[in-house]
Amino acid sequence: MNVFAELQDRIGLILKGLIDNGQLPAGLDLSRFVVEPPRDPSHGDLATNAAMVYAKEAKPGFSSPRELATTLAYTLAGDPDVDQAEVAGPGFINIRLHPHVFADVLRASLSDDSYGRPAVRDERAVNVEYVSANPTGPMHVGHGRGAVFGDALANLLAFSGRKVTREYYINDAGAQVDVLARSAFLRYREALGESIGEIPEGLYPGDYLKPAGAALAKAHGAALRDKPEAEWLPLVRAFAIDAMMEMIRTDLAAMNIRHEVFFSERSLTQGDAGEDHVRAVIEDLRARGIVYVGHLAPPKGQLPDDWEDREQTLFRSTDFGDDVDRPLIKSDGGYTYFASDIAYHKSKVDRGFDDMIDVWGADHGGYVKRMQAAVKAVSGGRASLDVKLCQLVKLMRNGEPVTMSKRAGTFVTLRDVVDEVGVDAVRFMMLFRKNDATLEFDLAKVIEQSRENPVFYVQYAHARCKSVIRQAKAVFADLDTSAATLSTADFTLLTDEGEAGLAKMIAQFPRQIDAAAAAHEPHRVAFYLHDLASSLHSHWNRGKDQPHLRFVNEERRDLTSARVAMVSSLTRVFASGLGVLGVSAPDEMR
RNA sequence: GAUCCCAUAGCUCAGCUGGAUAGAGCAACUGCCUUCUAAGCAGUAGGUCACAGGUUCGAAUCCUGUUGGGAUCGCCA
Repeated sequence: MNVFAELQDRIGLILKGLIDNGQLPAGLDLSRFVVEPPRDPSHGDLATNAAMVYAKEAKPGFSSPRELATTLAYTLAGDPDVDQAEVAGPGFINIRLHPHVFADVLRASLSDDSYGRPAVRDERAVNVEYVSANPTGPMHVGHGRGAVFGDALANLLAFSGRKVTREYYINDAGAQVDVLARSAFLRYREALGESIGEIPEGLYPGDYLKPAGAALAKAHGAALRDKPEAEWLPLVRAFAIDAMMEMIRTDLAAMNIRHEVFFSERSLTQGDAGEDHVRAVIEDLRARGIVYVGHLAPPKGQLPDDWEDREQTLFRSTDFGDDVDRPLIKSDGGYTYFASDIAYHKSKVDRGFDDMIDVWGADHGGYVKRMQAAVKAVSGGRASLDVKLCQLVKLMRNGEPVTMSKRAGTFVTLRDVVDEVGVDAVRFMMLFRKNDATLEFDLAKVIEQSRENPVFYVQYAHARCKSVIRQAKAVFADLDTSAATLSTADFTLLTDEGEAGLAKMIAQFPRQIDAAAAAHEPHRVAFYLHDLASSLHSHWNRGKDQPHLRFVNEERRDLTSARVAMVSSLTRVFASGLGVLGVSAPDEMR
C-alpha cells in the first residue's frame, strides 16, 4: 500500500475527468506531476504540484494555477480518505489524510512481507552484471564497492518485483590470463622444490598463487616442468583461472554475494562446438553496414608515441551516439576487448534481456557510450543498457590514507577489510553514498566510533524495536504479538504527534523503494532507513520526560497493544530495508 | 585537444528526477541516564549551493560557458 501512488492515481483520474469535460485539453501527459511529502510537515501529509505543472495547458479554462488548484482541491476534498485539501502558495495543493488511512498503512505493513513492494509489479527480466573482476588475483576495495552496489541494486529490483539475473563476466581471454598462467607456473616450479628467487617484473608476485602452484605440483608431479610453454600454458591457465575464481567466489560469499551466472569471455570465441560468436556478430554487423574497414583520425592533443595510421575494422558507433568509431580487431589479428563485449551483450539480448545494467569502476567511464551504442546496434534499438559507474574508494585509517603497494606488501584486499570491520559495516558504508561520488572509507571509524557510525545507528533502531516487544511481553505475559492479532489493535489510540510522525515515515517506505528502484540508486534506501531510525530514537527519548508516551504502559493494555503494533511494523520496515541492502537486522546489540 | 564524473556548513555527505524558509552526522558550545538499551535524545552556532549567464510562475537541481579536482582517450582489460 503506497498512499502517494494512490493519491497520484486519484488526482490523475480527476484531471482525466476535466479532460473528458473539455475543461482541460486532450493529450495532457498525466505523469508529469508529483505527489510528495511537503517540506514543512505542518502543511499536511501530502502535497502536489499538479495545478502548477498544467497551468500553461489549462490556460483557456483556468486562468491561473491557483484556479485549477482550487477545482482539484474541491474534488479531492470529497475523497473519503482526504480530510482536508487546500491551495497554498503559487498553486500547491496540501492534502491532509484521515487518520484511518495511516491505520490502514500499519495494518498493511503487518499483513505480510509484501509491504514496500509496488502494487503493480513490473516483472520484466533484468540482467545486472557486477564485480566482473579479472581472475588474476584477490579483489581490492574498489571491486568491493561495485560488488556491494550491484548486489544491493539487484536486491532492490527483485524486491520491487523484477525478475533479476545476477551475472559475472569472467575476463578469461586476454593477455592478462597468460601472465597469470606464467606466474602460476613459476609457483608450480617453486612447489617442486626449485628456487625461483625474485618474481620477475611483469608477472604477478602475490603469495596467493602459491596454493595453485602447490596444487599443480600435486596433480601433475614434475610432468609439466620440461615441456615447452605452448603445451603447458592452456592447462595451467585454465587451472589458475579456476583457482582465482574459487578465491573470488569465496570472498564474495563472505559478503553474502552470489551470482547466478558466471559468463566466460573465452566461451565467446571457443564455444562448446568451437563456434566463434564474436566473428558471427562482426559479420552480422558488417552485413548490415554497421562494421566497415577504414581509417581512424589520431586522438587530438597528446599523440601516442607509436601512432601509425592504419586501416582497421571499425564499428560505426557514431551512428548510435558515440564520439568516434571503435576498432574491433587488433593489429595482431585478435579481437579487441570491445569486440568480445559486443558479442557478450548480444548474448544477454539473445537470452531475453531487453533491460541490462552493468556496474563498472569509474575508470571505465570512457567506455559507456560505445557499449550503449553496441547494445542498440545488436538489438535493433530494442534493448537498453544502463551503466552505473562506481567512483573510487579512498581507504583511510584514523583520517590518514592507507598506502597501498603490491610490491611492498601493504596491499589491502577486500577480504582484509571485511575480516577487520565485518560485512554489515562494509556493506552499509558503501551504500551510504551515491555511487558516482568518491567514497572515503575509514577503517578505524567504522568500528571504533559507533556514534559516528550509521550502520549501528540503524541496526540499533531495529534492536530497540525488538526490545520494546520483549518488554511488552514481560509486562503483559499473555500479549499476543503475532501480526494477525496486532492488526486488530485500536490504532485510533495513537494520537501523539511523534506516533503520527512515525506512521507517516512508515507510509513513505513504498515510495522510497519505488524511487530508488526507478533511479537504480540503492543508497536512497540506506538514507531512508537512517531517517526512520532518527525518528524512532527521537520519539523514544520523549518517553523520558513524558512517561505516558512510552511504548509499554503497564496500566493500558489496549494502548500498549496499539503501540507495539506500530513498533512491530517498524521492525518489519527496518528488516525489509536492511534486507535490500544485505545488512543484518539484529534483535539485540549487547 | 576530447569525453565522462564531481564541486552544497570547518570536515564527511544527503537533498526524493524543477517546488514552499537548503538538511543530517562529525568537530565546537549548553543540557538530559534510580524510568522500555545514553551505540540514544533536545538545543545553540555554522551557507553567496565553485563562478557567470540562460530557460521557467519557480533552479542546488535543467542548458551554455568559465574555474578547480578526479577518471579515460586506436592495438591493455
